[in-house]
Amino acid sequence: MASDGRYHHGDLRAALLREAEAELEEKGVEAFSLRGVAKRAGVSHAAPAHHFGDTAGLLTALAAEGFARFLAVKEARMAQESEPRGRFIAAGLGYLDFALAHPALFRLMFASARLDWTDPALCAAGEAVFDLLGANVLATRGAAPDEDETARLDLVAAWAMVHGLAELMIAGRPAALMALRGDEREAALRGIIGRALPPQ
Amino acid sequence: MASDGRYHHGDLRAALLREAEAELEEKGVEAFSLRGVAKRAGVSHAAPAHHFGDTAGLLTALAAEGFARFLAVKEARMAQESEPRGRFIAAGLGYLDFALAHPALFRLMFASARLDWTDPALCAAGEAVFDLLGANVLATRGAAPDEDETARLDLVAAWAMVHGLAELMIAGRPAALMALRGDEREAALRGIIGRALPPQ
DNA sequence: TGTACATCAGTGAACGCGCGTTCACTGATGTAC
DNA sequence: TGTACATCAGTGAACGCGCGTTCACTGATGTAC
Repeated sequence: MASDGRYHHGDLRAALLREAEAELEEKGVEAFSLRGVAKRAGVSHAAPAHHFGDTAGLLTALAAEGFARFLAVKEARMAQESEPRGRFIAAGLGYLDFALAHPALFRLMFASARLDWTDPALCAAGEAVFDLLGANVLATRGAAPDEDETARLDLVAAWAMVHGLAELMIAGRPAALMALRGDEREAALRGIIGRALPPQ
Repeated sequence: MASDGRYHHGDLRAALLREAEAELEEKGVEAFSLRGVAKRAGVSHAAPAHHFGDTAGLLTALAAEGFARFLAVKEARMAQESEPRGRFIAAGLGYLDFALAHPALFRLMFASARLDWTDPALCAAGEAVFDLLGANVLATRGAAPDEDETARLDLVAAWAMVHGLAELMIAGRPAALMALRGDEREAALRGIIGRALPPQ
């Protein structure tokens, strides 16, 4: 019986995804459990199987949804800028916004062995993110062709820089950067992310 | 009874650390268990408690040892170079060597909630690593003072770049980079790490 | 050199717990006629 | 409009498992005299 007294939940699938994220952020991937998610959703612990099969299925669906939201956050930030360089930095700031707002989900997406990468939805969602990244870097260079080795290394360097910043900040490092708030922090981040681009 | 027939093990503490690392790399932090480690060491499952207290204690000791080895790998690479820039890049290559050789240990050290950071040994080992990093970056700038804001951002940028590269490569990304082998890969990595430094 | 004794390191049985999975079930929903 | 029936979604009891922790124990080691 659903918590509101109805037998059928209505939209249990969406509710499970919502509660799975809460469980993930609260307990970490290490302690994530299907039973915990069912309990949060006020549903019997066997119910999730109808929608996601098993734990990997639920986490995979959650990660796919996470990539879509990740992309949306980056695009929202980018929409406020028009120049390639500004858009690139905005995308990086969006990357960090998302990682810091949803650290456990971020790590699930990028560093978990519990995802099923053969899942087409997850694959597609992930690739959309990587495509945007590449497009941004190429835009800052003025449409350099794919086979341009320098542009390829630029791309990797830029991605690594922003990704590493996200990982370190989730871990509370470096302390000096984490001590900054609001505008001061954003200014520092802009300065750091800008270093991933060729000089203007 | 130890596996060789003796009742006392001799150096169970070291053996447990060794087997803990094997367990960690094989199962991942998520599935790491004290009983699994004891079994690998051929010892009863209550034995580890005598040396490490609980799981967190064992993982914390393992991470502290990991930081020491991490530092050693970086220093070994750096010893082959004399110029600040070359030494910086060597340190970055050592960072990646270690991360790719011991991915699960690396993630335990930098991204696990299961460590006890109040442990003095772990704290000291971690700080030694961060100190080396800072010294390297400052050296490439010719002993810039600590309060130099630009040098501080350089430091964060360089660390984030190398750290992000390590995280991404552990996850098998980017595919184009992971497809390179040996010298080709090292050349690409040198090119990427060099971007974290101010132009020569 | 030998004995007595304290301390230490590891044993193995027992405990309670939360987990994922299975399964027969039942209430709700939707469709065919 | 009403009835019959198939399908779907969620239940709850049961299972076996591996986990961390506890505890009385015992074999090994080292030290005092």
